[in-house]
Amino acid sequence: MPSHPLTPSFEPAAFETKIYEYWEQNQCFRASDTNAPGQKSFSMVIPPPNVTGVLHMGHALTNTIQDILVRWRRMHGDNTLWLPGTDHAGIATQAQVEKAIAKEGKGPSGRPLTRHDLGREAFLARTWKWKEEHGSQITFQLKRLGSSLDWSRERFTMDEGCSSAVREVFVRLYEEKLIYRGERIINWCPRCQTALSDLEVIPSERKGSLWHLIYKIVDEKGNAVLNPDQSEAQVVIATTRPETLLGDTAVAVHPEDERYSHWIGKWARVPLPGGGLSRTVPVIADTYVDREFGSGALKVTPAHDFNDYDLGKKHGLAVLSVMGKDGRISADGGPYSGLKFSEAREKVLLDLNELGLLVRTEDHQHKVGLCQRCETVAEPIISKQWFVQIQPLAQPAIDAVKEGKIQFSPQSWEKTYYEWMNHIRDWCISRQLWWGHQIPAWYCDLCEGITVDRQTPRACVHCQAVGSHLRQDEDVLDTWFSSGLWPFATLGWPEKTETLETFYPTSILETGFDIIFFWVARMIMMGLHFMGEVPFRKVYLHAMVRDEKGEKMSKSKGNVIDPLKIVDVQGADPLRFTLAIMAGQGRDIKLSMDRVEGYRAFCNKLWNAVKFFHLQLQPQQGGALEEPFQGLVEEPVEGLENWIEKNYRELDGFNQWILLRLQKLIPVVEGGFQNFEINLSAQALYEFTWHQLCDWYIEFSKLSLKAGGRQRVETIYTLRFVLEKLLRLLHPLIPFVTEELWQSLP
RNA sequence: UGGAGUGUAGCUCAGUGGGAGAGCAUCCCCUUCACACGGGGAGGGUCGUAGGUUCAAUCCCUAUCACUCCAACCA
Repeated sequence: MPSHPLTPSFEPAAFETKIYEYWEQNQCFRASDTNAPGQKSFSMVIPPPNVTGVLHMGHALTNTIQDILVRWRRMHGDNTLWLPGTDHAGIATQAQVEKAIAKEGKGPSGRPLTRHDLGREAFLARTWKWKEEHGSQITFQLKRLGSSLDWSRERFTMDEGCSSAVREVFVRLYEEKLIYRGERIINWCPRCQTALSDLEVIPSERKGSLWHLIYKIVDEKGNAVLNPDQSEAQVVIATTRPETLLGDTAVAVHPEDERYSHWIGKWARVPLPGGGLSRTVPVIADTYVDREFGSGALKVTPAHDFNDYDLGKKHGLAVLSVMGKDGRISADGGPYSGLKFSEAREKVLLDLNELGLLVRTEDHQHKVGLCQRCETVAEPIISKQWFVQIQPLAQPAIDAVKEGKIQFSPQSWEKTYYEWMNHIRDWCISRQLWWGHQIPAWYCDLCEGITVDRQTPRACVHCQAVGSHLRQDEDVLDTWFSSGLWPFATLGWPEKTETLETFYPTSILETGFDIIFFWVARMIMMGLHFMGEVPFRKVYLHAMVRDEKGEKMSKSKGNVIDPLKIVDVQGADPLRFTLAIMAGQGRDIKLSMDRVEGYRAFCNKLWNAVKFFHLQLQPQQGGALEEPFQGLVEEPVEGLENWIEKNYRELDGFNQWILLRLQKLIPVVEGGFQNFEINLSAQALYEFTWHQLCDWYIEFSKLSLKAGGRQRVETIYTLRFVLEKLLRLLHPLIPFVTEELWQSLP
């Protein structure tokens, strides 16, 4: 180990890059495929950032925490693997590339270039190129942060291995009848032109109206039913989406609602002008209807509302689809066909008003689902998609947590997990995108049968038609389908590798609570199903990083703090220490630059403490250590630790004092790392370093050091021992500066 | 609607059944031989509010208020 002089003060820019190179050259982060005798393994997979992404504060936090844990275990001698990689992030990446090509020129139509102008193959080539150019960016940024990832094992969700794992899983689930293709109600983004899973739709409050419409009651022949007073019988129905009445196939009331119960079994006329649109629909009874809300009567549109879909299924109602994928009313919508949904709403209201069928309008707050990506209102429509039948996968995943095979921290998230898992709906996994894993299903143009296979099939499994009759499904899989396999796909599955044997299940998953359902739950389900074992023992969920005012960082608010700028100016260690000490659970992290600067000062303090030690070894300070002992004390030939143990009783009181404090510090720091209370470790180390070591011990030691003789020598040994221990304890938190200081020691 | 979390000094946050803390900010002093990214000192808080348990509560219990987040099928 080289020793070298130190700069006058802590200047991270002078050594951080050099230190990381040193680690890489010495393969410090390489895991071994097999454990040495008696050695334990410790493994984590990185939550793969989007391949086109840029490191933000959330990444900085999760990767700092993970790095702390993995360095800690590595220093304890475990065979540690922290596996790096990136996610292809289907829709996000595709949107970025589409944006880029739109800027580049115009297509034949005179409009900006779209992916359709390029064609699938060229567009994908283009996206791969984009990936090559941008994918390394985040890799580089993780290194700046000091992340001790085993880069020799870097993976990508669309690389050869992950892709074959995806096909393997798809085929097996299909064979087990847990993947099916079906026409069902799904969320559709008219702008992105793709299906979305429930999770990709974000409910959001909108100011809207509640329109009260008249539905006349009729008999089975369509003749008006009269009230006792000879007026025409009717029900008023309140709706927030009047345009959907084009797809109404029933009116529902509560069975015990005295206002309406006598109409059950009769019919209601959907209030629209003639032209075939004015239909009669049955009046049905269901306790689902809330008597208190609106008028207490409900129109049922199975094709365009999830609840209505369920209701329709229960009552065997027709499913009348009136909205298309282009966000417009479909062809059979009479005078409304071709209109956008919003336009159709206006026209329906106008028409009804004219007919005197709109009785009342009131303001109403309600929730609409927005596309997670583009914030367009997502529409429930009927569409043919691929689904995972999730119940059989969910139950074991629930049990695994209940039985404690996986522990969440903070534990309170387990409740939320159960809640979601218990109400889970089948997972729509097909996306109408190009960037992603194309679905390994082929359709036969002769028999229309589906062939699902790991490779391109030679023939249709149903009619044996040759390959040229087969056409692969054009859709790709939801990005989260492949990330769900991440913990075992990256370790070599479906091959039975040593790596998999050694490192699965992984030890800890560290991530944000915002992706418990997207990612964590699916990994648990997939891991249990395909590996027969949980993918990780512990799930650590960290807090959200916010700005100083406690607001969420977002580009639009302009309050984003770029972690890399902090790394450039203050250094990676101060940022890491700040995040670590603020990462207490159950509280959001409000990042303030004052704190970062404070911990930069802390690094400087540590720096100077070591510098102080160096100075003591210089001849002008009263004698170098090379020829110093002259029999004053026994030399530490068997290492400092032994020496301290042997000579502890003989030492000066203040030397004993600092050793005692150090001894008390160690379990606190270890406990913090062990129990995912890293902030406690950081706090204790800060306190010890500054106030005990620097403020008291070093100040006091100056007397002994000046005194010379035995006092001086034993103090140098003690100081060195304490510094070495301290550097090791601090290393997981602030690896760069501790490494630099460690190497400086003679 | 249900669930969770938070509320402690001006700001950001630790913390514990018996003495109320740190960093930053403020004020004063100190360029003393590791460090001015420093040292010494000062001011500043009825630990959200109201009850209860206890010899004793900021910490435990109950209620209440405020803020935040999560889940959700009220058209």
